[in-house]
Amino acid sequence: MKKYLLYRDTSPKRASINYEKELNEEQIKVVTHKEGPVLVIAGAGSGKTRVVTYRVAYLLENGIQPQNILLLTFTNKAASEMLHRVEHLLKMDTRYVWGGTFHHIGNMILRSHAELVGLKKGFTILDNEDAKDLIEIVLKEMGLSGREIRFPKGAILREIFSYAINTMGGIEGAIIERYPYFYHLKDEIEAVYEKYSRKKLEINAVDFDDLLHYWYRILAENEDLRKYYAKRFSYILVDEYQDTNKIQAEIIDLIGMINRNVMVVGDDAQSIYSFRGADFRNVFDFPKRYTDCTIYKLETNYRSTPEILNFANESISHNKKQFHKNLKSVKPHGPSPVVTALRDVIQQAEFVAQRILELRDEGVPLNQIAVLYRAHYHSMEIQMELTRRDIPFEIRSGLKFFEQAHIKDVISFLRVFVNEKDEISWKRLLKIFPKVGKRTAEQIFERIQATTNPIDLFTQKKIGESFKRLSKDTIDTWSSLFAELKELKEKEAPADMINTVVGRVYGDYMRYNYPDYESRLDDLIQLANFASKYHSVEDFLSELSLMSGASGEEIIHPGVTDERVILSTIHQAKGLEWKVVFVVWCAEGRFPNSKSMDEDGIEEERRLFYVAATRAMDELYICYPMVYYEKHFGYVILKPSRFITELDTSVYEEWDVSESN
DNA sequence: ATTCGGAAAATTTTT
DNA sequence: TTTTCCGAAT
Repeated sequence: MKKYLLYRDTSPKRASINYEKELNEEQIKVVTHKEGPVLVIAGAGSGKTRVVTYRVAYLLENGIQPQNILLLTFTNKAASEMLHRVEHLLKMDTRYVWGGTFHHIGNMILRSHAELVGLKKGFTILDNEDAKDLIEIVLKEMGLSGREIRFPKGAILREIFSYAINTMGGIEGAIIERYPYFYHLKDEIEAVYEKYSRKKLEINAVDFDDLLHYWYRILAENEDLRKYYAKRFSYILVDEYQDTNKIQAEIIDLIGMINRNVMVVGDDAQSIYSFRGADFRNVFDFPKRYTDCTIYKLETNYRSTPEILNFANESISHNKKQFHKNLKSVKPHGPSPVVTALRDVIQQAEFVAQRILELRDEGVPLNQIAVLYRAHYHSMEIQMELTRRDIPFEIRSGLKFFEQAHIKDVISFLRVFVNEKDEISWKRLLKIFPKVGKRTAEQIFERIQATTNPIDLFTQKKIGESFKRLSKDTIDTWSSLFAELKELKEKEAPADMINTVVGRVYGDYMRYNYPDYESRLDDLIQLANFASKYHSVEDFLSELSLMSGASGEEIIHPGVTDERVILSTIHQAKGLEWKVVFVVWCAEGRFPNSKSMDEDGIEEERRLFYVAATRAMDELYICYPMVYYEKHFGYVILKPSRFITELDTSVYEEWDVSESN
C-alpha cells in the first residue's frame, strides 16, 4: 500500500501583523509583553478577546510552538472562536494549541493518566443529573433515603460536594459557608461523600468536579508529571480569571511554575459565578502570588455609548469591593438608557415585543437584540408574546440540548458500550422498556455487575431466564438490539448506533410517551447528524458531556446566525454583545434574587446587573412589572429593584407606558 | 412488591 | 415545564 503523507502547516504565513494599526496602546503593551506573569484588568467591552487573540498570534509569530501554548477559557466556544481568529490572522493551523475550558483540558490530561488515580480508560463523564442520581443510589444503599428519615436530597448534596472541591475547603468548609443548617449532619454527609467517591471509581466514572480535582492531584502528587506539564506549557493564558475558583487558580500555579509565563485576564466587576466557588479575590491575590507580575489595565470601552457606560459605571460604583477602574467610552453619543415600570408581566412582555418590532422597522436586525433575565423562568411570558406576534427567537437558557431526557436516554445506550460498568446509564436505558421500573433495573444491574461481559447477558437472552415477568418481546428486542449495537461500536460508528436505537426502540417509546414526539425525533436526527463527524464513540461521548453550547441549533449549525431575537440568562450572556438589550424583571426579590440578600450576595447581583447593562452597544431598556399574580397570595405588589432606585436619576430616562384602545 | 399515571408543588445562576 | 409525591392497578 502506498503511504501518503499529509504535511500540516504549523508555521505562521503572513509575514507580520500590523499591531500598531490594529490595537490601541493599552492593548499593544499586553500583546507584546515579553516574559513573566501578567495580570490584565480588562473592563467590559475593552477588547479583551481581541487582546487574547492577538497575544496568541504574537507568540506564534515569534516562534513559540503551538503545542507549548495553553489557552484556558470559560466556554469551549470562546476557545474555538479565539483560535479561529488566530488562524485567520496568521493563516496557519492552530490545532496544536491547547485551548478550551478547564474541564476540557482536565479531561484530556486525565485520559492520559487515568490509571494513576484509579480510573480506567474510557471512563464516563457524569453530568449534574447523573451525579445526582448516583448520589441518590448511594443514599439508598446507606439507608439515608426514604420518608421516615430527613436527609438532604441528592441535588443538594451534589452542590455541597461540588463547592467543597472547587473551593478546596473540604465538606466541612462547604457546609459552614453555604449550608450551616446542615452542620449537625456533617459526619453523615462526609460519609456519603466517601461512598460516592468510591462508587464513582467502581463504575469508572467522574463528575465535572473530578476533572479539576484529579487534574490537580495528578500535578500535585507527581513531581515528574508536574514538571512535564509545567515545562510543556511555556505560555499560559487564562481568560475570565475573575470567575476561576480556588482549585483552578492552584492548577494554574502548578502548571505555570517553571516558565511563569502566566497571563490572566479578567474584570473583577464581572465576577458572577460564586455559587460555583468562583472567587474574584483570585484577581486581587494574583499580584501577591506573583510578586513580579506586571499589571495592565484596559480601560477603553469600544462597545457601548457613553450613556450606557455611564449608567453601568454609576451602578457598579455602589459596590464596595472592587478594583478601581476608569472605563471610558469612545463611541458617539446615543439615547439614554430607559427605565420603565410595567403594570404586570403581560404588559412587560407586550412592551418588549412591540419595541422589538419597532426596532426591526428602524433597521436593527433581530439577532442584534437580546432580552436578558436573572432566572430562566422569567422568560415565560416573553416567549409566549413573541410566539403570538411571530417574532422569531432563540432561547439560550434552560435545559441544554444534551441535557434533555430523550437525548440522554439514547446516549446511555452508547455509554454502556464504552463503559460496561456505567450504572447510571444501564439503569436509565433499562427503564425505557415496559415493566422495567426502578426495582427491576436495580436487579438486572446486579446481574450486570457480576458478569465480565454484560452485553452477552442480553444478546444471549440470559436475562429472560431470571426475569420471567418480562415479555418475550422485550427479551428478543434486547438480544437483537444489543448484538447490532455491538457490531456498530466495533466499527466506531456513533451515528449509526443512535439511528439504530431510535429505529429499533426509542422512536416507538417516544411516540407513546411524549406529546412533542416529532420535535424530539428531530433532535435525535440532529444528534445522529452531529455524531457522524466522529470516528470514535469514546471521543464523541466525552466531548458531548463537556459541550457547553446551549441550543441544539447552535451545535448542529455552528456559526449560522439567523435573524432571531436572543433570550438569555445574564450568566449566559457573559462575553456577548448586542445593539439593543432589554433587561426584564428588575424588581426586588427577582433581581436581586431573594435568595442572595446578604451583603456579598447583593454585590454579586449588582455585578450581574452590571454585566447585563454592559452587553448593550446602543440601546438599553430596564423593565419591571409592578404587580405579580401568585397562586396562593393573589396579587403581589413588586418594588423596583434597588439597582434602579439607588441610581442617580440623571443616568436614565423614565418611560411611562400606557395603552391605547 | 412494583409499576405507572396523575396530581400537586416548585422553579437562580453552569462547566 | 419539570420534578416529586402518592395511590391505584398489576
